[in-house]
Amino acid sequence: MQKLAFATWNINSVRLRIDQVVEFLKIWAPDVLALQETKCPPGQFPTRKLREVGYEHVAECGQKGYHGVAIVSRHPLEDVQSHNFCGMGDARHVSAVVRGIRVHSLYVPAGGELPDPDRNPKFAHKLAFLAEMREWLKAEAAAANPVVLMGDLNVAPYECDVWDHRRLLRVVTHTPVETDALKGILAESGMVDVVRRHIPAPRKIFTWWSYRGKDDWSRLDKGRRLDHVWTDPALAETSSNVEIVRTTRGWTRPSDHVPVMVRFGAQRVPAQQGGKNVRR
DNA sequence: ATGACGATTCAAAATCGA
Repeated sequence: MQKLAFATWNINSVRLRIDQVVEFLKIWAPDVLALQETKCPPGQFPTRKLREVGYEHVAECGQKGYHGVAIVSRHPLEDVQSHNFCGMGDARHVSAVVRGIRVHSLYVPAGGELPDPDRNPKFAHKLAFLAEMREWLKAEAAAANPVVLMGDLNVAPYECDVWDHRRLLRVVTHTPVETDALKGILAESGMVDVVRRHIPAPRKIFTWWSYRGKDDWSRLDKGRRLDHVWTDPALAETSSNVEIVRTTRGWTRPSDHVPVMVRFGAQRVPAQQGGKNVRR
């Protein structure tokens, strides 16, 4: 099993924060970085600064102003695809094959303020997106193996994915209709929530802290886990560790999300997959 | 209940984020 490290980060404008992306790549050195909210029209991606630090390959799906996703890689990217969820053409997905692994970068709609699909079209869109994602990912997981899905899924599925479960039950990202949908998508796909494989419940994990809390985000720690890494079960077995890179939230003019990183190619290989030295 | 902050956009106030 080859050693590989994958990371995902909602960067909230890749052009504004390209120096932070470069700093992250230099220090943490993942093989592949999935980005969301690039807010970058096609052709304006800051590829030069990425190339200078060894990341020569970029698959992007962007538009002006909003959303936008990308995959940045040290290794060649093959068979780039983009699924047009809900037929909206709003640049929320890109995927490519890296070293034989199908890698997805996905940005699920935020869903607006009011968790009522009849009165809030944005929430209706989010639910429709999640419904489409269920069938789409089931097919993707069956068709491509190995496979990694990374991104800002804008849902904190478990109680330990938010700072206060009871207070957030009626807040978009943690309402039961959303958390049930995301758990259903994961189960139906047969994929594994790799971060929770290494940091099981009830340990709290957050990847996002609101901009509206001023300078006390770390002390108050009112966060949510919105950013996820899922893989097929066999690849998950080879994951050696995960890292929530909280450090970047303390940088000057940070994104409100932090990177989530997973390392594969482990020390721990299950005996039944161990090859010629395995006794049966 | 409200607003707190931050990025983007035919450039001032609106929209989006979550």
